[in-house]
Amino acid sequence: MAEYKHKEVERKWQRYWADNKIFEANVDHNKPKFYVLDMFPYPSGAGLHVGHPLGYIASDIVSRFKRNKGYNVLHPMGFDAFGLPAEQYAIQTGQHPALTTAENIKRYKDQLQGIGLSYDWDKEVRTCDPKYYKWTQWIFSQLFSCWYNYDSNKAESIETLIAAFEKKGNKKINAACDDDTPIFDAAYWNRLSEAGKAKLLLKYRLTYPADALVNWCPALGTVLANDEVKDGFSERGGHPVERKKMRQWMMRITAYADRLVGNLNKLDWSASMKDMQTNWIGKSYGCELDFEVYDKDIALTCFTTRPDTIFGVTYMVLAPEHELVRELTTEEHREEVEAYVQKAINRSERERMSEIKTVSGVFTGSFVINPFTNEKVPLWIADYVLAGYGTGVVMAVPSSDDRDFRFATYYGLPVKRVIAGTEDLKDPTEIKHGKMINSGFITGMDSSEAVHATIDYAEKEGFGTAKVNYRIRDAVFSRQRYWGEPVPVYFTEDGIPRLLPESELPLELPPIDEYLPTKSGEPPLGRAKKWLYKGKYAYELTTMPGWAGSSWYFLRYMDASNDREFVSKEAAEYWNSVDLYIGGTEHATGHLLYSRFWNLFLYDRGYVTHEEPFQKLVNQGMIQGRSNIAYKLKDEHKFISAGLKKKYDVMELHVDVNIVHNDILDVEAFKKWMPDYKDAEFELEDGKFRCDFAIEKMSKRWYNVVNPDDVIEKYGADTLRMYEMFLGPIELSKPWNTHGIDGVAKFLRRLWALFYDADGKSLVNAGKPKAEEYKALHKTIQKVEMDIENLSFNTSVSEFMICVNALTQLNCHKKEILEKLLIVLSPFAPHIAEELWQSLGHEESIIHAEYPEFDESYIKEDEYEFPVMVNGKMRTKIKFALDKSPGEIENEVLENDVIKKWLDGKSPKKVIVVPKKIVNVVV
RNA sequence: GCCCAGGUGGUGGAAUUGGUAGACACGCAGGACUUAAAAUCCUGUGGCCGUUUAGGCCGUGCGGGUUCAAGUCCCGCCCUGGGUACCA
Repeated sequence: MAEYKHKEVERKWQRYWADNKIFEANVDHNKPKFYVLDMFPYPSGAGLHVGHPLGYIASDIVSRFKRNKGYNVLHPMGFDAFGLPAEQYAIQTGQHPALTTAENIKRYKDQLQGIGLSYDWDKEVRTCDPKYYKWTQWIFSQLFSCWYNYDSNKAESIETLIAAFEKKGNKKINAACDDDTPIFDAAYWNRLSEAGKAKLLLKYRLTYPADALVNWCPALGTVLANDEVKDGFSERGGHPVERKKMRQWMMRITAYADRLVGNLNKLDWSASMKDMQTNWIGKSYGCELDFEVYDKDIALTCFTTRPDTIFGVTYMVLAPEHELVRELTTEEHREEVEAYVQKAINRSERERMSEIKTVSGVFTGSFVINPFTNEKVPLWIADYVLAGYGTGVVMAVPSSDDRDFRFATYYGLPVKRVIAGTEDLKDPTEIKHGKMINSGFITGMDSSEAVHATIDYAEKEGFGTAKVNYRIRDAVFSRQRYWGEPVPVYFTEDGIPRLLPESELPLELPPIDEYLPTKSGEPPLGRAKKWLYKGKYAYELTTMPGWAGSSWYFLRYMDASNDREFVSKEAAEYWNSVDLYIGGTEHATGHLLYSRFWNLFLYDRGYVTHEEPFQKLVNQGMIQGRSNIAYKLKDEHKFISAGLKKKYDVMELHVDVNIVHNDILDVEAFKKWMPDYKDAEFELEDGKFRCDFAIEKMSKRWYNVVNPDDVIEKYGADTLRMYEMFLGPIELSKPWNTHGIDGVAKFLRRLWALFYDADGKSLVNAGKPKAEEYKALHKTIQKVEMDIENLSFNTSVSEFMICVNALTQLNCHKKEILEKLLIVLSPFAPHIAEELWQSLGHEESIIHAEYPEFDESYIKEDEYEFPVMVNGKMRTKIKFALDKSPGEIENEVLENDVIKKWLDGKSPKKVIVVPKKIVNVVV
């Protein structure tokens, strides 16, 4: 081939890889395994843009590198195919979401293959495929059939719980269960009807139905999980979200809260990712304290992390939703309290957001007694106390809590200072820890010491216990939508949910006529005709949320076509956990938490061999759009080049970035793109029309979407791959711009030119390489290998450029050098590497080539040029043989003319010689 | 408010973790080839002073500090991005 034709080369090798199943990976005990995973995409109608492949290319480089290193690499791809957009489209057009989804997947696959990603497509999964969701339903069934035992600290079969109830009741059972679970003995249990037992067991199951306060999104007609709501609006579509109580399936993730936090330190994840999960789970240590209500036979239990400030309590607060509000309100305050509670409950999430920091509350008329002081303090109701956290009751210490302080100041409640140093402060909450004052028996202690002392005291006296609290709530698992996995549950006459037997799985989605809720407000599945279990029992009508299918797909890849198990024991054992997982940070508190939860559960049940699914996690940054802006005179069809805009009164106009190159507008293309302006005038500078730019989200609206297909068409997939890596560190968010892409394209042409001259004649010869040639090669081998281990691909691309430039300068066309260089380069630019590899006479794919070993002896220097400094300022450079001793170097430096001049006759105080680094002479 | 991450030329970004700041690339300027353009190749390119040369001074958000030596470590600020928010 005379010149490098990327289209031909790339098409040829992509076909070769697919036809020969080059990337197929199956259990092979003779080879070490390596599992590289990408977060699988939701196939949207818009197709991939140039930002998506960033992570895919990085993981592909690692996969290909590891293959050359002799690993058996599992590198799969699939599609998170259930979801809202396809359903919304179905509502508008009537087209079944399965069709839309299949079309979108086809497009995605074509695009992914065009980038030359080395996936084993035989392992592809689609979450909407019944063969796949059969096992999603199966995992749901397993969760339904288990409870969480805090004593053994793992999930156990519900049978063990039933056996325990039959013998001893639930008193001694330390289980994760609903807060309102009654305490009973064996006799009570054994007397219960079958339905009564079933009902009670629901309080223990790891997935269970409950009336939960949920995020209801009227526009989408469904509930959303906490992580799907951003600032009171739905993450998808940006519709307002309100709080509503509804019957929902829940997942008892709180049972795993402690292990989900604890295991984080075993993982190789970024600190910020771990922080996000830690904060989301929100583990806090403290205690529960009982406060007797004055004149009533009721005690209120509050949770606090600061029992040391107990002597500073001046009032107590109840959440408006608290169940005892009515009972604890005195007659004279009833009207006021009820009005306040009504208002607080009806307020939407968004109103609460906007009113944050405004103080509001109301006095109940009741008093409680501080168990430490026997003091009588007033009981208030205020919406700054959340019903869902702790016990919904707070002991208020205005002197050390900002909110309590604001509230007390506003309502004229007393402030009692209990920490030394706060006495003279206007705002005592500025100091939160220190020596205790005015605090009975803990006076003089340090606050951390006092925490323990008060808890000990409360436990001894029987009005308190140490307690760990979590911010995380059980996850809502129901969606009032059609396009999701049906929940494998039916209801018997008594209204109790029963599990569908495993032999009935998958429970497939029934066809429906319209993808909307029924007239009576039931989810779309309510429209399915004759959709009943055994012809009479109603199925659950909600479907599973998007995260159901994505919480275990990484396990399915290991054994994707197994129809007897979700993954075989052998495959699960062999592939173990994911060695490298690449994806965006947006999944920190959703997907990555739920997956860890399900994986832990499956581990407890013995189905997988590892506690944590993702050993190493890397978050690729987002690629933002780089919009181009042209300036136009306000009332004329005249455009002004950016440099001249100051002279005129101009308006901004977004122009399609695909007709702008390096900020220079292609005027002819513009006229075609915007026919309205085909006769417009253009005022140029230096014969060019320059645009300004702005960094914005990549979106059709700003005409800044760059499609990888277009880049591949123009430059080729290898250039796209290398350029995306060259753009900067993988974790960094950066705007897409093509400013430097010519540099990468040029590099590939130079590489080609090492193999072929302009007429297509091979230049490669079998000569013995010179020392410098070896040096250039081995420096690259070393650097690139280190870079891939650290995932800093941008510097590798630079290194390749340096190497090829050096070989060009040396006029080196030696087979021995070029061959090895190709292997090192092949993960980055696989198509051209394969082509040139073949041109050297190899018949097997470069995938099977052995990665060249780095040999230090080639890059060893026998002398080193020391920068020599005087008082820390660089003055000259002197070369020394490496075996020179520091003493000899020092003597020679002091003899050097330049240094002598700087010493100016004075003798140095000391001379610092750092081998292979620097010499510093201190005067 | 709290918790992270970051701030280096005209631009994207390097810097072996305390040791020659600005690798590599883009852009720009000049040159070669060409009737011309494209492509390709060569040279220069942080700022200031110095006519040139030699050279010098200043420079990694700002202000201090530690050190023979600081982009890197410590203290105090300022800005940008991400997460989270009445979580007791």
